[in-house]
Amino acid sequence: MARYAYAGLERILHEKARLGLMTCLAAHPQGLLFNDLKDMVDLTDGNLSRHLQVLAQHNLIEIYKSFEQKRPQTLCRLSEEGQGRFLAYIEELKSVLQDAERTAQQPKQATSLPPGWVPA
Amino acid sequence: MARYAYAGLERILHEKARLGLMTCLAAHPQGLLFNDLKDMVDLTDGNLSRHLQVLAQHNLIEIYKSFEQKRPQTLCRLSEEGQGRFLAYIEELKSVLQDAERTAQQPKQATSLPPGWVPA
DNA sequence: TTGAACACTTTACACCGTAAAGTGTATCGA
DNA sequence: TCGATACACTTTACGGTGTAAAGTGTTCAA
Repeated sequence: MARYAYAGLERILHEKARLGLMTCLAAHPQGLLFNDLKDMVDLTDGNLSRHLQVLAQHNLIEIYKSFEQKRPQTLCRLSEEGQGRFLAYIEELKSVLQDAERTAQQPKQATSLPPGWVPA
Repeated sequence: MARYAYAGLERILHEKARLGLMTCLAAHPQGLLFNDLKDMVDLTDGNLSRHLQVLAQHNLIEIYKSFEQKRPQTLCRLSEEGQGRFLAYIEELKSVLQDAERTAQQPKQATSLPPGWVPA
């Protein structure tokens, strides 16, 4: 029952932009600057800002500020909780992929339908 | 540049409920009935109905109707386009997973920050 | 001191996932 | 035969959210 419900794909992480952000941050444990992130995930400033806010509010990332050469700088990195939740998410993704792979082995479907069925 | 943008994760497919539906349908090429689908993806009636509508509008699935024992029945299955798009989506998912896996090899991050950085 | 560049934040809107209510037929009990 | 219940969905309404566009505040160059 509910074999394909994938409850582990939590909303906050299962979102193209944020999934990219988290993956990127996971690959850079030392943290990344706002602009580096922006380039790597290809988001607009506002977009990135909002998503970082959301991730931080949910304790998935930590945001730090400083001044380098008189300009504000923002550094982001995964929180410990973020690492854990991301890993759990990724595990669920794996099972989606496994379920999807199973398909390749299936025989090619017949194009005809049993009689009595009509297109909606 | 934009290494983590994952443009292949198209919105219509990258959605928990619909991802489940598509994976489920991909594993059952002969098609599935409304209620069977409902159980397998654990959606409410209305929810399932809307998502099927969306998928059908985008030519990802085909919907057929019939009467079995005087009751209406709905049969869904992947369209050929749906199979293709789903496969492409799955390929992109794979690269997300690969990028995410790379992380496990990273050394555990230091908990301390370079001086000058303060929590936002 | 005016204008452009930086480094973000805030706002506004349109879209969308979901719960709840609704539709239409069939069957059953009184 | 009349109402109630079950079935198989569909439609509606709303709250939440992703995104583009506009805004903020500082710094630097001319």
